[in-house]
Amino acid sequence: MPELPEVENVVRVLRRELKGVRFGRVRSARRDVFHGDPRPPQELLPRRAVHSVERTGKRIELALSGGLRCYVHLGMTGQLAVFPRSDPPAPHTHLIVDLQNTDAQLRFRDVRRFGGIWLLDGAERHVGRPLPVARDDVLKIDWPGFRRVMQRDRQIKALLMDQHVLAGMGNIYCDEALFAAGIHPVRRAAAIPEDRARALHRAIRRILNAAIRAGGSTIRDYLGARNEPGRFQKAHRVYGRAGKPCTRCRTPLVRLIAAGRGTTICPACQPLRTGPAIRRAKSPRTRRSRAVPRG
DNA sequence: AGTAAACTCCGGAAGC
DNA sequence: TGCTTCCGGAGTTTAC
Repeated sequence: MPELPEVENVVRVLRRELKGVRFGRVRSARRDVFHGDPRPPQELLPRRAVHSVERTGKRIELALSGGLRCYVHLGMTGQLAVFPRSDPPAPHTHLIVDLQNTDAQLRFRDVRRFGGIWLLDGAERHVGRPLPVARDDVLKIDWPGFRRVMQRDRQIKALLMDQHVLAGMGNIYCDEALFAAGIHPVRRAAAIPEDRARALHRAIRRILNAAIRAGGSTIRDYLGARNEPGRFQKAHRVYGRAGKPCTRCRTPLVRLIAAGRGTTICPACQPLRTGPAIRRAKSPRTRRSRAVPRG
């Protein structure tokens, strides 16, 4: 599923393929994918040039000529990519935009339709769903900013995943970062010692940047803007590995629900109670501690 | 007021 | 083969 690294890869490809390009004919089958301006995309998009392609959190932001802004959220199964016109559109393709002076098309496809497209040109009446918030991008926030976020009396996982607080953290990279920093997902953020919060801030940036370089993670659906899967799923240490041994201490990983989401942790490396500092096991065969799923 | 949990959307996958 | 259940990003609603 597309999270920040996957969206960043899509944006990098689209930036090169779309910048300066002008939209031609537009086709869209269903209206409920479009929000914001009540006018249909067939009316709003043709003849617009793409000025820029940016990202905030998991949100793609296209600035178009004439002051129209186009935001795309991929939700869980969304894909935004350029295809040759000769490629038959895959099922659940909701928008096809011809690119002028090329044989290519920009297409938006979204099987489950948790994603959407927002067309906004300022003062128009807003229809459909509200634009998903995207405040401070988690990859761009500095330590003082992150430290302020951590003052809240909330479960750390719920806090990190709250797009009103930090934009860009999703389930996969949240679990990976919490594991890397040795923090249990339901610990209260404000109670986490400062050195560990700092380790978390570093882990988040390190993991997200590594995932971007690896082209993101493909679990089931995600394909990049060149229609290729990511490779970072091979580097996952907890996500999707419940029951398998921890890569650090060999304790079986445990699945639980945190922040309403399926969550995988190492119960030994991510203790709920404040304990002695976690030290990295030198040999991958330390004693196994309890692997009791907590209730 | 701030937090948390349940519910909504949807369709594919997995399980019975 | 054909049900039912589960899952989740993010908004909304409801309840502490």
